[in-house]
Amino acid sequence: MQDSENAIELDDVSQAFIQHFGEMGSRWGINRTVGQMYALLVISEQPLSADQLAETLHLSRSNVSMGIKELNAWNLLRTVPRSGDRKTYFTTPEDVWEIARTLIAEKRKREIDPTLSMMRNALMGESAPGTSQYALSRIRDMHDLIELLVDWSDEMQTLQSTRLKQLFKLGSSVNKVLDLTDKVTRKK
Amino acid sequence: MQDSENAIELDDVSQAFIQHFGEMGSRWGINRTVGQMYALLVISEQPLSADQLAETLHLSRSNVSMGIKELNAWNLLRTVPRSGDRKTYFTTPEDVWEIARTLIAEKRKREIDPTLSMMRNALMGESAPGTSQYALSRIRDMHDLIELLVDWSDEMQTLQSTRLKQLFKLGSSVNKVLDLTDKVTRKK
DNA sequence: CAGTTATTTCAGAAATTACCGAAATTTAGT
DNA sequence: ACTAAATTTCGGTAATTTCTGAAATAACTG
Repeated sequence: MQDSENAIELDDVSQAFIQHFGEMGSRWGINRTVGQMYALLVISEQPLSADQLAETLHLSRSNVSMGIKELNAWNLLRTVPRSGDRKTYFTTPEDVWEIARTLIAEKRKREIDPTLSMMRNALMGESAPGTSQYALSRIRDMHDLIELLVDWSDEMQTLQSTRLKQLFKLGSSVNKVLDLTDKVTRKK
Repeated sequence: MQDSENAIELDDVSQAFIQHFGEMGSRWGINRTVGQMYALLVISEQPLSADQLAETLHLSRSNVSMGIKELNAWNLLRTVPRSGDRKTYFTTPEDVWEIARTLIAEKRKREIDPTLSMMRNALMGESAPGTSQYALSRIRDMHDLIELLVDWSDEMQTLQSTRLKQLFKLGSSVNKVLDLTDKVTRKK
């Protein structure tokens, strides 16, 4: 069995998990193989080499190289050196909250910030005479909403994982705090 | 000018806005034309017909039909009847918070829920003997994290737009509330 | 219900994206 | 520096997605 010298044995659950991430990949804006690669790395206790990824998932070595490049661009990998071995081995952060944080930061950079700055430009420049005031007002609405969410998300990024967990568990109980704030600061 | 009988005149800012949404479309998981269509509808004061969309954006009528179908599937459109006119006219909700809410709900349905239920399955079934315990623990971590976020998001969905705005403006001041909660409920 | 107008469906063309193998480059050990 | 192992780059093909025009269907009018 020449082929499986590097391949990892996968139980059914792991298999399903990887397969699912592959299929969802397109909806998440990553491609199938990158999704599978990351899924495998997430559930693998040991760090894996590019060869292991390729053979386990039946991908070409070059495709795996591309995938690693992509995942690295997203800051989603950790590389683990192994003494007496020239290969590089990859893992994911062990704290899933860290992964989530990274994902949010990177998604924001790619998918939100450009739009935000485009809108800012539209609003800042003294718009030429013919510019639709209605369009500008809609753009302002969108801009302000997104900016609010982004700023909030920034503040959340600074919190500890445990703190975040706490906060999210509070859920709509926070509403009560707002009630209070509301009463105290009510104008009139 | 046979062509422009339905086309809408667009100033530079509007043009740029639409163009940008087209380009970002792919990153957002929608295609260029659907992105442009929605952008145009967002900044158009009047509701627009499918023909107006097609001619303004230089798309085929059939493509616009597909796009409308898609946007409808996302619950992002309002149709406006016009007396004495058989065409249907489309707009977007005026409250951008409502749009955001819808977007979040639909993204969740398509991109999160399937994964959540896949993971739930993996965790529920008495997993076959050979199943990696490590894999299961990672899946549980991911599942719990995502479930927490989703539950929280559900609660947020029920709040009024003004309330939400308030909450997000609070930002990390909420942290102070947590400090308090922390001190009060601290287990010895 | 015959004639229009509006809308949708669908097969295939066009464009984009994903993937592979071969060649090139980099890295590390001797 | 030389060699061999590891990794990356790149041209081209395969697969997928987007978009169109033609035809079908539906909705309305007189």
